[in-house]
Amino acid sequence: METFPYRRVEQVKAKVTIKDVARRAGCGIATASRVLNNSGPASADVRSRVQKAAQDLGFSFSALGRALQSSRSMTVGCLVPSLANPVFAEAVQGLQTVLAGTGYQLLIASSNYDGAADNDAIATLIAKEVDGLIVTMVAPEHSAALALARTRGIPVALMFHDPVAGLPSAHVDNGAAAREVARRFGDLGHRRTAFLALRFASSDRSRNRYAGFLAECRLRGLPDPVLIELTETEANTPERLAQTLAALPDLTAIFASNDFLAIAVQKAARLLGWRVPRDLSVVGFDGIEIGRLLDVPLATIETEPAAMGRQAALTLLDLLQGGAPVQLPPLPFTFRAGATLAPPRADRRDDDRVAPRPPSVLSLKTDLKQG
Amino acid sequence: METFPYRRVEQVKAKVTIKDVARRAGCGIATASRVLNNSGPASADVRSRVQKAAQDLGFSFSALGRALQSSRSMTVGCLVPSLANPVFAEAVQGLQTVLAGTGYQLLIASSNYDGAADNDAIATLIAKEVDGLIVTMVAPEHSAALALARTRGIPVALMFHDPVAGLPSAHVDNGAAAREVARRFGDLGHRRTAFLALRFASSDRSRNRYAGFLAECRLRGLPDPVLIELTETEANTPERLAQTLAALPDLTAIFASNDFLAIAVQKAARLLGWRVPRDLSVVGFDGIEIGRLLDVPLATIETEPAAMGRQAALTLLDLLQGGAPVQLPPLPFTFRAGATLAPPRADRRDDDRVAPRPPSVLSLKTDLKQG
DNA sequence: CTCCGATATGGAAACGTTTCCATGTGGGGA
DNA sequence: TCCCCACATGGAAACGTTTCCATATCGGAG
Repeated sequence: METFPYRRVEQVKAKVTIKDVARRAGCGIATASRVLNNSGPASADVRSRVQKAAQDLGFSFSALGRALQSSRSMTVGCLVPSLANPVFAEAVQGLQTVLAGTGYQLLIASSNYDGAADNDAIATLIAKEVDGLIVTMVAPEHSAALALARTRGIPVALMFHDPVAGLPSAHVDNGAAAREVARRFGDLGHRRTAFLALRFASSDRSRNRYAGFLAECRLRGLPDPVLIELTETEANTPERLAQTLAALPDLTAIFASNDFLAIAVQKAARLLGWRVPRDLSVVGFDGIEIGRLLDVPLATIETEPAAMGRQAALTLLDLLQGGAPVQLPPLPFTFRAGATLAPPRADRRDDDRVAPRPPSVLSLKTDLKQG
Repeated sequence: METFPYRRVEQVKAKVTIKDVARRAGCGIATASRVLNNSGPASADVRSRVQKAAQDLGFSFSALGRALQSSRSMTVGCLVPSLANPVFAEAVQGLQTVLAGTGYQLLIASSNYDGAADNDAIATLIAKEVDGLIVTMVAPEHSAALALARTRGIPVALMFHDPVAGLPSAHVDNGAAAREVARRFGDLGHRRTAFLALRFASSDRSRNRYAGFLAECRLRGLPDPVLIELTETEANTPERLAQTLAALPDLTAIFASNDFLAIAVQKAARLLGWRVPRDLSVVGFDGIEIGRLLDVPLATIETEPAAMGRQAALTLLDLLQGGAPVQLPPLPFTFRAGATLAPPRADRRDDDRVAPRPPSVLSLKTDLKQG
């Protein structure tokens, strides 16, 4: 552990304000402001003196002072569950790209999927006087903090949520996408399916996907899909997930609520000695890039989180300019045909096959080495 | 496209300030402030009146006013190249978790790996009067904006960079990690190796990795590794990458500067009909979770970006509390033994085998379907 | 009864801007 | 020569806080 030699850096002047510039240029503050902002008349003489003074002093405006006086902070608050989830991270990056040109900056908070934390976070963002909010949270329709934003007249745009409570949202139609998956499963002859989710309770997206999936299954006279809500542990340790899968009735196809889960399922299946898609079909959701590069490319619903971010940013920008709230149509999704989806094995098409005895899960760790 | 019915929401009062609270409570502003902050004496009577008034009015402090008067914005500026890169996204999430408890908020900017944009971004953050900066950028040692921060007395912590210019950095020892890879390659008998990078010019991390890799190769009397800088296109389209690889001298092992590239290499190898690791060994860098779940688990240098974020946040927090800058030791990395690394094929151990004719790249697209 | 100290309270300055308004200067037209 | 107007300039208020300081009130001790 190395300590840097202590040196008070040549701190020219902690703060140089417009007052300093004015003094040095020998003019009034108002004049300096006008010159620096090009917002009013000034003689060529004083103009150049002010410019020079600002230059010499290394002056730059304090956004704080400006914000206070204009009551516009040029800051947009953003709340997402977690940046560790690349879907949200990409969305935020999408916001960033749109906002970059506009002078707005992003104040970011994350709730870690916690329905209390996200309300607090929004309250804090509001206290920081953000000009607008872009939010993905647990329950936007019941959020007190979001109601406060409305009271305060702060524009809000949602991301990922199906539109709710009159708040415009940049989203994909989760239900429709899920129905599409059910259709594919059905067309291939799958009957016994499952829906896999992590944090079902705190994700309306997951719930909407399940709802769509279920609805379409029923429409086709298929048995209701099994809803499996995983714990964090199950999701993160393939061995645990393998146990869970092994204990299930004779599934032939699994719809995972996101691609990570889908890939984890593949891993678990491998541990069980099942082959994907021969013994089990898997479809994911989101369409992360990696899925495409896999040895067995993942079949999935492909969405574009960055586009979602961009749309949310544009929507908010419009609101900030006084536009009326407009709900744009959902962003498109596409079904990406991978190699993890195939018809069920002939001996499983009928609904009454005997569950195969999976090889002992515990003896399978070596499998890790050869994949 | 649906337009919401126009309704001016019941906007109780655009802004309720402490002045309003004071008026309603029938006391002075100073008193209200003291009560609300518990920062001074007040009679029980007035105390309760103020509390009630604040409650009724739905008062909350404006962080702006506070920041202006105390010249502490309770905001930390953060610059990363892009949140679309999960390594940075996780690091930011790491910052977030540490900062969450402290009252500091994160103001985020991203440069898209652009060495001019990142300077501008920092300048903007400084203008917003951030109390501190956490930065990953193209050239921190030459950044004018970073120099400005120093002038202004704004504490700075780096992430990912090897420490430079007296700025403490939360990082892993890229050189050491790369040497470790060279050692592994060497021990297994590889001689002809390559280092694969994207944006070599703008990433000191990549350069440090290459330097370490090269140094260790020379130390062991191995031929210099080929440095291959990919274009975005090559990195993103496996077919193009396959062409590039096919054109190379008879490599037996590739060290990719990050796991995405490593996975892309595997894909490209598959397209060429090469088997990993039989025909080509691949080692990545970063240790992203997915690598572990792959069919052929990726050998890689495992790092923990979130830990990097946490360390950077703690370092900055210490600086913010007046601590002297301290460079902590680099964070640990581990070599993750995957299944993509093996000895070269016997017929390739000698250094003068004939380059095999790769099958036509163009005819290989169908491969996508079966992986 | 007087005086002192402790406690309670509010006015006002300061933080860094922008902008309204008033003042001052100059030139051109009558 | 005189006026008026356009232009240049600076003072001051306002934005929402906190905090210093002065004032007011009260109880108790002498």
